[in-house]
Amino acid sequence: MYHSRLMSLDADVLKVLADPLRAKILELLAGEALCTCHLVEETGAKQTNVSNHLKVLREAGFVDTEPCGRFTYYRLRPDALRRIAGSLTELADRADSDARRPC
Amino acid sequence: MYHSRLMSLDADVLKVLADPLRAKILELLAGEALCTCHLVEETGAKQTNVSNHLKVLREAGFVDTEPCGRFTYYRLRPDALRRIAGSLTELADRADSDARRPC
DNA sequence: TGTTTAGAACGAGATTCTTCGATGCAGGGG
DNA sequence: CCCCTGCATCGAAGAATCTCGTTCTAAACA
Repeated sequence: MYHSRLMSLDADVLKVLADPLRAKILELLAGEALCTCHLVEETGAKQTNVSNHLKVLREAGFVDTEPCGRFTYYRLRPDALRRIAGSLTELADRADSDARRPC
Repeated sequence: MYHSRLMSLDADVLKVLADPLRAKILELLAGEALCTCHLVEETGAKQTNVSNHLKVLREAGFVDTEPCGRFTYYRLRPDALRRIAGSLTELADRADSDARRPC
C-alpha cells in the first residue's frame, strides 16, 4: 500500500491541535476514555470551556463521543492523528532535494 | 533505534503550522529552496506579510535561511516536520487500549 | 414528580493573531 | 557615489479565538 498523491497541510485541521487545552485533552484521552467531568478535574479548566473544546475536537474528527447514562465518554481517534502525521512526513520526504530556483 | 520517552504535543509549535499562508510557504519550500521574492509572487501575499511569517517559521526551526548576495534563500528543515509527525503517531499509538475510567 | 447532576448552547469580554502600510537598511549596478 | 532592489522591522487596525458566566436540557434518584 503506497500513497502517490500529494497531500497538503490543512491549516484548519492543524489549528484544532494547536491549542494548549485541546492538546492536553488529547493527551489525557490517549491513555483511556474519559468523560467531561474527568477532563474538567484533570485540566482544572471550567466545564463550559472544556465542553467547547470537546466540541471542536469532535467536529474535527479527533475524538469520538459515547453517551453512557448521564455521562458522556470521549475517546481518541488514532486514525485522525495518523493522517496528520502522514501529511507532515510526506512533506518532509519531498524536501530531500538540493534544488534551488534562480532569481 | 527506539523511543521510550513520552512526547507531548507542543501547542506552540503546532500553532506555527496552523496558518494557511505558512502552510503554503512550507509546501512551496518542500519542492526547492526559494527566496522571499519567489514566495511573494507564488503566494500573492504582501512582502511584509511573507517576511513576518518567514520569521515565525525560522524561529520555530521549520526553515533555514541562507543569505546569497542581496537575496535570502529559505530551505525547509525536514527533521523539524518529522519530529512533530513523530509526536502525533506516538500519541496515536498510545491510544490502542479500550480502557475507560469509571465515574 | 421534584431535585440534583452531567453536559451542552449562547453571548460577551478579553486576548491573541494576521494583515498591511510606512520605514530602515544593506547589497549591487549604474 | 547614488540609486534601485530585496527584505527585515515596527506600529496600528482588523479579525479570529479563548475564556467565562448564564442558561437550558436530559438523565438519575429520592
